[in-house]
Amino acid sequence: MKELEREILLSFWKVHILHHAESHPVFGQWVIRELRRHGYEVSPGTLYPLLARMQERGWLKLKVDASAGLRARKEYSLTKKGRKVLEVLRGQVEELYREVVLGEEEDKETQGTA
Amino acid sequence: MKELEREILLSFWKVHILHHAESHPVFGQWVIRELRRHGYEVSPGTLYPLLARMQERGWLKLKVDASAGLRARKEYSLTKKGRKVLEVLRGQVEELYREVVLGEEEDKETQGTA
DNA sequence: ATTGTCGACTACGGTAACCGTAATTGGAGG
DNA sequence: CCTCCAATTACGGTTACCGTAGTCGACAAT
Repeated sequence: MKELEREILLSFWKVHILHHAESHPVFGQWVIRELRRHGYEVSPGTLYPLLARMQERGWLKLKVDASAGLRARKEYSLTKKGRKVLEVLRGQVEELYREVVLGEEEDKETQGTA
Repeated sequence: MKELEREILLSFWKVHILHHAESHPVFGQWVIRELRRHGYEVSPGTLYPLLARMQERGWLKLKVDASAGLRARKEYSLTKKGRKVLEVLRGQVEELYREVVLGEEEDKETQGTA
């Protein structure tokens, strides 16, 4: 199911990351361990750029434990902007859950193929 | 919120697509209209390769309305393999919903930074 | 002081996905 | 014919993803 992870599940994990970053700082190795604990492998080459990107976008803010060297742990926590993003995501997750898992229909207008 | 759509929401739509393809065939323009109806724009350059990819992976099967030309509508419906993928996704969506929206904690072991 | 190991991040080169815009095709109306 | 409309295709540029190998500092053992 490697394709599935890349195509879709990785995005789910991104939501998890933001969610966790809301309550406590997260860092690369922690995420990697966390996912492994759930049976998934994500490589550094995927994860670190991902965290950096979220920081660039202003969703996460970085705090390096100063007094440690160049390879020191980088801790990311949610910014105000990140919180807004997370709000939107929560709404979307709920919508997805209702429709795809519970099977609730939305309004339905343009329904069907014909 | 363009970044958010590309980074995360597109994957949610992929799940929607599989879900819909379970109950009736879907095709490119329909998906585009459906998403627009919900306030999102996805361009052909993104969507068509995406559907083709899902077909290559065996999640969707294609049926073109024969007797129509080269640009005829391409209808995709869920395969058996696609149904399995969708099952996995439903589980993951539920998990995501429980944790991120409802705030339920999983086991928690490796919790925290310290 | 030297060596070893471990926890973390960095570098990097190749592949795949995403994006918008423009082009193409066939059918239906006028 | 000519035009318009519904659909898909083509394509070139940008961004994301991947695995593997490299680097650096701290700490322990000898």
